[in-house]
Parts: sequence; structure tokens; C-alpha cells
Amino acid sequence: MHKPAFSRLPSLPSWLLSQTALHSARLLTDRLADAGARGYHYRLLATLDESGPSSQADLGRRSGIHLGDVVAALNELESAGFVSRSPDPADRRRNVVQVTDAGRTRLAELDERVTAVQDELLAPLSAEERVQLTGLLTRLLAHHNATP
Amino acid sequence: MHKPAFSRLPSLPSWLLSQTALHSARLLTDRLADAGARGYHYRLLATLDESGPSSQADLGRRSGIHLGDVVAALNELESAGFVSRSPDPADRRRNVVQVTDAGRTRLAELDERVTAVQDELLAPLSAEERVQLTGLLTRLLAHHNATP
DNA sequence: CCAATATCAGCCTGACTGAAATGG
DNA sequence: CCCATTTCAGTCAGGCTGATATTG
Repeated sequence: MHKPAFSRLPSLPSWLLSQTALHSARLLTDRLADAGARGYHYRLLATLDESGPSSQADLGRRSGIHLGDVVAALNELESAGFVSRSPDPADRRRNVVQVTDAGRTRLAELDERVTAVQDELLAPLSAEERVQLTGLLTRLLAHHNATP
Repeated sequence: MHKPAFSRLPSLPSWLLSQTALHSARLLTDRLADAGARGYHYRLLATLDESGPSSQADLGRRSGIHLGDVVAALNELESAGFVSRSPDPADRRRNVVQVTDAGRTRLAELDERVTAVQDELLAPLSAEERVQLTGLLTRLLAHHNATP
């Protein structure tokens, strides 16, 4: 027989990763969309909150979002009043991007949703298993980020 | 201080999943592209090889590829001579899709590449850790596939 | 002259939706 | 009449590239 007793896709680690990541992304996108936000908005607000006022280029590097996308997402965040852009007096090529008070409130709101998603995502795993999983994934990520 | 000592993104399971899946997808896409193939081609050939001649609708269900995309990918596979479409005599709405001999050779070639990618992907993990990881991911996937 | 910045326009993949035509 | 099938057209998000103008 040339027919294997298993299907290969569901047993491939690359498949498992892509499928679980897809479920995860759906959960996240949906929860954020419920609040009228996208993934980029959360990532930018979180990065901005953690590293303080930055130029757009720095923001892109730290958040891992490409500059073109940073521009578009910041336009949206600025329209909603969650960030402010002002020219840097020290370097007039730059915009200094800052989180507003409304932006901090927004971030807290999104943080809650993101945390809820983590719990939904890992629901079938025990606390120890969650630590195992994040540990293994962290090592994989470190390895592949180190060797491009 | 309102600034946490960690950045939250790298510690979120959903982030770890999406990033490792991204690396994985890049590895896979690149290796397949080296042979002039895409992910859909491999998935369709593998599904076809495992479940035998099928209608396009069945193929889509089994491989998890949407019908519109099945059509496009089959067009490509048929042009390359890896699959053949013929009208089903029993139900003339259907196309029966079959793998050709060239298609089986092609699948073997792609299978090798896919296997190599798994090894590259899991390089930093020991054999036991690989089993751990696939086990945890399999449980996550089963859970989320069961509760849509 | 060169480097960095900000912006805009567009490509590609994968997942997904809707409409239309045809045959059972 | 209803339903399944096939096909095409198009949406959307994320990741990515290239060109341009401006400033240092």
C-alpha cells in the first residue's frame, strides 16, 4: 500500500504551529475588533508606553512593524486621539510620537482584552504546561531571531 | 514608575506563536519556492495522495483550503502535469482530480524539502523537547478545532 | 554627497466571502 | 425547486519593497 495510516499535515510541527497561530490570531483580531482596534494599534501603543516618546522610525524598529505600516496605523491612532505627533525641535526630520491620556486608557482596555485572549488560547493546558510551552517557543524564537 | 521592566509582546503566548509560525512559514515557503512550488501545492498533492481521487469540493474540505484557492492552485498543478482533472461520469457536475505519476514524483521531492524544514525549525530542541512541543500544540489545536 | 526620516503607493500570501452558472 | 459543485471576482490583514522629498 502506498497510503500511509496517518495524514502527514497534522503531524508536521510547521503545520501545528501555523494552525495554532491562526486560531490565536483569530481570537486576538476578533477581541480587538470588538473594541474597534487592530493588532498594529495595540503593538504601537504598548511599545510607546514602554519606551516613551519616540520617532516613528524607532517605533517601527522596536515594534517590528514596517515603516509604511507605522505611518498608516499612527494616522488612525492620531485621528482617534490616542497618540500625538509633534515635530522634534532637535531634529526637524522627526516626528515625536507620544501617547495621550486617552491613549493610556485605551491601552489599558486593550491590555485586558489581550490578557483574556491568552487565557482562552491556553485553556486546555495546566499552569506548568503553559510554562513549558512558552519556554520552548521562546527558545525557538531566540534561535531563529539570532540566525537570520 | 509606570514603565515595566519587561516588554509585554515577547512574553505573550499569542505573540510567541505568531512569531515562531512566521519563521516556520518563511522557511517552508522559501524551500518550496526553490522547487517552484507553493504551500497549497504541497497540501493538495499530499491530501490527494492520501485520500485518492476526489472532487474539488472534497479536496478543499480535507486540505482546509478554500474552494476559490483550490481552483487556482489546481490550475497551476494541472498546467505542470502533476494532477489531471476529468469529469465524473457518475456526477457530471464534478471534476475528479487525480495525481499523475509526475505528481507523485513531485510530491516525493516536496516531502523531502518539508521534512528538512521541520529539522531546521526544531534545531535548538532535543528529541524529548520536540515531542513535548508537538504534544502541547496538538492539544491546543484539538481544543480549538473542537470548539468553534 | 551621503544618511536618516517620513510619507505614499503598491505587491504578495493566506484566509475568507459572495455571486453566478450548471447539473442532479 | 432545491441543492451541490465549480468558477471567478473581490475583501482583508500582515509582512514587505520601492520611490520621493526633506532634513542633518
